[in-house]
Amino acid sequence: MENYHMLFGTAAQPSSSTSNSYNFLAGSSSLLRDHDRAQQPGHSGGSFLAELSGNSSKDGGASSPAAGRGESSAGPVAEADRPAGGAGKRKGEKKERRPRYAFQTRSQVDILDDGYRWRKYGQKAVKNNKFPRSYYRCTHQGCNVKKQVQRLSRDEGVVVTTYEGTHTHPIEKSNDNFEHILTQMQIYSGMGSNFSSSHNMFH
DNA sequence: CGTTTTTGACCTGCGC
DNA sequence: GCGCAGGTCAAAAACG
Repeated sequence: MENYHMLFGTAAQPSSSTSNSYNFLAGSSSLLRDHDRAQQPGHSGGSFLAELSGNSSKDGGASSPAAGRGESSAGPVAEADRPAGGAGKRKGEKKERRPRYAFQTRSQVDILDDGYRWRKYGQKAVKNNKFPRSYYRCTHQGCNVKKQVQRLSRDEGVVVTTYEGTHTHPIEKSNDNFEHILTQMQIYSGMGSNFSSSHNMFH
């Protein structure tokens, strides 16, 4: 990981502490998903943003219904809330709606410094993509914002970043540049069917 | 030394 | 009911 900054940042980010010079789209605003190809007739594609609704509730504090890991039972099973070993599930919780926003950017680096501190908590490969998807979480206490980064296999330069939730704390750094960045990016925000219904940004 | 990354295991939902 | 795909956690390693 120490390399990624260098391979690209040498010229673009001399010192990340203060300057935010990104080279995203840098000019090309249209395109992104047209040229190229498509394959896989029966791909299930749209799962990415398709199911925004439905999954929710969890986090928020101490209780995490969906978080049961079975193997932890080996040690002290502290919480009664933990469905150790089997089926345990909670329902009817507060339904926190967490908006999801997907940004499709064009950059060499997967992780763009948006001013927040992110901790990586997982990485998984998705079916139709060659590159794995990375899962990040905001390190701020109480801030349950999640973010996942996916880079398209066909276009190495295209990176899809999906934010989930809203930050409840101010940004650490001053990125007035960020607005400028957004302007340069193609922003897709929308719940679901927007994409899956037509076009395929993932092929 | 503290924090973050890495990686495998495990869980849940959906489809067949 | 089982299997696949996706998502998350947790322990250890790596890094500053």
